[in-house]
Amino acid sequence: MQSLRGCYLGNPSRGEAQSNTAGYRDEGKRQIISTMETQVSNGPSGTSLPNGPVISTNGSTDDSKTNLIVNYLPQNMTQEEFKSLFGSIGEIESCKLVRDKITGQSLGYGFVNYVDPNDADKAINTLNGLKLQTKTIKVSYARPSSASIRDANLYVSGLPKTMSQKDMEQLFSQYGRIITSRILVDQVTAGISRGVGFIRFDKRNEAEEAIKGLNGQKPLGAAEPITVKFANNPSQKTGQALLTQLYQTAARRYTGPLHHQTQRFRLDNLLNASYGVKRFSPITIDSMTSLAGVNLTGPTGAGWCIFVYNLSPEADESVLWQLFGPFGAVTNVKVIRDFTTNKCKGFGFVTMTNYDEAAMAIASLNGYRLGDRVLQVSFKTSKQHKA
DNA sequence: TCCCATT
Repeated sequence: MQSLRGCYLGNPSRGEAQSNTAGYRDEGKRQIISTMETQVSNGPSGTSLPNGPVISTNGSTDDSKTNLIVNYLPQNMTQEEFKSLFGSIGEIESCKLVRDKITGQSLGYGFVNYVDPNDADKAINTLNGLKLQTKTIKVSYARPSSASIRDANLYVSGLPKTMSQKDMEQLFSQYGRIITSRILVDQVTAGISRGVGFIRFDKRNEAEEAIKGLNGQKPLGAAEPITVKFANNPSQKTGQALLTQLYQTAARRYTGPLHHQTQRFRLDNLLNASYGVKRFSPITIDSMTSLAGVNLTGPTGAGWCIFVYNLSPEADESVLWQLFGPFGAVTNVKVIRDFTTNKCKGFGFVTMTNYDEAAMAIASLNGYRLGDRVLQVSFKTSKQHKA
């Protein structure tokens, strides 16, 4: 096991941008320190079989003894690394690193379903608590998936600074089963509570009851009332948040030595555009997008046609809208699909009205990593001119 | 005034 950990931690293939991808959410001086978790008995229930999937009476497979959820994965861990780490325990039936549907960024958690329940147990015993980068991963049995366990996370503010995580749990536990809790602490003052925290209940209705019962209430002896509300849902990002994320990812690609003047141009233009500080001429854009020798289809009434390559078979129009929309006026998107399978053939087209916005989108999204794919984005070239 | 827990 030690060799496994060493192997993963020292894996040179992940050297790329480690310092930058440690997690932009951890930026700034404040950070979570209090990571103590309530280890709830997420554990499987029902009849135990020595091997293989358990088949319940209704015919569906019961994976409660084989399926694990893994939390607090480092932001930069890939699906392959995830599989490799958990595959070292035993044969995996399936596994999935959960990623943002639009940006492909890891959401920091994933699922591993083993063939053998014994391996699931072994994975919990050997990998739970493993430190990877700045994270301490949590490995536990996954609860059966259902709508009732979603959006059960609460954001609590106005907590007395003296209130500990345990105190907070005690306060909330009357409303239901707590899955996780944490109190945010200020790092610069060596872990003083910031008076805000999170409580995740097993069920959304438990969280609702806790809001009813505790929002606006003063905890025993506290001077101020606390605020209890549903936490922001990280998977439902606003357009602005998506933009910010895109810029941060784009900026990451330019943080190396800037021997190329063109890279500096691109980043500057990117940042200026995001705040509407200035417009720039097509000449500047042309000089930075290395389009030498290529004919563009031009603004033939409809606008500027952009070729997007290396989309996944599952890609749909909404992905293109959401990727390109933040950069300006998009009039049309199209995913090219296979006639029989109806799956995306790996490319699509986007039409944008304004040249500078199209060029900005290309400069930002070309080379952008969408999940495990790297997009190629360029102005559509005229076929007639080829060869 | 916000940590990546449900595929």
